[in-house]
Amino acid sequence: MNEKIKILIADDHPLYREGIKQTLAKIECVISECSNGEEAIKLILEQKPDVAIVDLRMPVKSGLDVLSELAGGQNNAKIILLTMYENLNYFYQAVSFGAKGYLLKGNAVDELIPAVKEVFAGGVFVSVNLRNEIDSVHKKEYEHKALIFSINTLTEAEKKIVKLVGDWKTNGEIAELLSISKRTVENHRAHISEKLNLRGTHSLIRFAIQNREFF
Amino acid sequence: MNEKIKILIADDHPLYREGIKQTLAKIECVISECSNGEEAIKLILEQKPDVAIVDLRMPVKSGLDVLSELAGGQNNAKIILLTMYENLNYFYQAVSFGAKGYLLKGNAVDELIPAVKEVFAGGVFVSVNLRNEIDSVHKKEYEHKALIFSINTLTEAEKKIVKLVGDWKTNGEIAELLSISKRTVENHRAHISEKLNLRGTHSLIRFAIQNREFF
DNA sequence: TTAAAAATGAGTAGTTCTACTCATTCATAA
DNA sequence: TTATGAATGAGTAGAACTACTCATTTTTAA
Repeated sequence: MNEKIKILIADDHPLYREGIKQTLAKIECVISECSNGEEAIKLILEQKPDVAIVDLRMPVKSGLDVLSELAGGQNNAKIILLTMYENLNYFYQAVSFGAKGYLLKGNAVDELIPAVKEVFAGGVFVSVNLRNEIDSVHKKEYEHKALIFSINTLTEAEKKIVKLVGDWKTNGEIAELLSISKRTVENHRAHISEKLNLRGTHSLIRFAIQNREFF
Repeated sequence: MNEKIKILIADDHPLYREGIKQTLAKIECVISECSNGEEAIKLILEQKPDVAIVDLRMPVKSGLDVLSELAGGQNNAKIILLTMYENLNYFYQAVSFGAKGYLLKGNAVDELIPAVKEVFAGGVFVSVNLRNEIDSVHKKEYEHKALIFSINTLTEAEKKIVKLVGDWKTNGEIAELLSISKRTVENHRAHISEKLNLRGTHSLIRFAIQNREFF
């Protein structure tokens, strides 16, 4: 990577632009700058920078406006969005508008150069905090779906028993309440534990209490 | 009770005064009325009624104002407060100002005559709903104190074990974590259950989870 | 109508915990 | 200094639950 990267910085805060310039001083680059979204659009079309580092919150036009107005155009500037907050909605919008990078200001010092290099090389870059956030949201969604799925494999009789287990009833009490044999309750519990992939003496009670809402 | 009871009704809502009068028509009484707290004080001092039925919320001066201004005076009017809400703070204030009756409007139709008779005879009267409320609050306070007391009889080693039981650890796991014998953990659990008056296989787990905050 | 799934029940072995009793060591407070 | 409580440990019996296997009857869906 010997050629100088042409970079545009768009941020309404001069001090912040300065910080970005200082950080980028470690790589070979030509930097131009502006302080709002409208200027950013104009300069990206005129100067055709390789990479544009654009603040999400700017006067006149926001970073998302810049992305949406340039989307599908002839320019080939890779746009990196800069923002304060770990709001996934903005991130998803930015991605849908064709952003190549999404940097949290808190991570910017460490990640700015890697991000510029990555998007310049044709890749994408997302701040590690946001990646973790996305992972955890996906994980939670997956776990929730898996939970609902497992619960739906339970039959009505089995669900009844889970409910009573969650009310701290013993097998003997459940048998009495449902007018069935204690052995039948034990068998149901075994089937339930198998379906829910539970093992150990208290795991079903724990499950029943933690997922009380579904029973 | 053959003499006519002299009753003052103080309520800013004429319709409500009418309802009270209709209800009191079943007993021998002489009724006068007014529509705010200031008038009520004046009439109580002038007419010296036996019983004053005073709304808590009134313009100019409230029922509590009436009570506090007459407190310690020479009048011997027994004051019954009328109110909408089961707010115990108002009740306690009213009692401290010397109210002889505290009636909830929801209970008034049934309780008005018993209340008037009771306070006229020198007793006190509190709406049944409020009595229940007070009982339940006292019961909760008592139970809470009893709980704190039992928990404080536990030794440090025992508290540690309750915490781990609440984390769904088995005796074997607890033994390993604390580097003591499984039999010792079992003995501690036995002592704990005795102190807390618990019995049954799951009762300690249940206790530990429900009172997690104390460990 | 027939095959699969669900609900019911039991046998047997093993784990986890309770419910008693008892003993040893240690610190601390009377 | 002695005795009391706290922490540690164990014996034994039984209750509660798991972890398999198996069987019968009923319901449901193909």
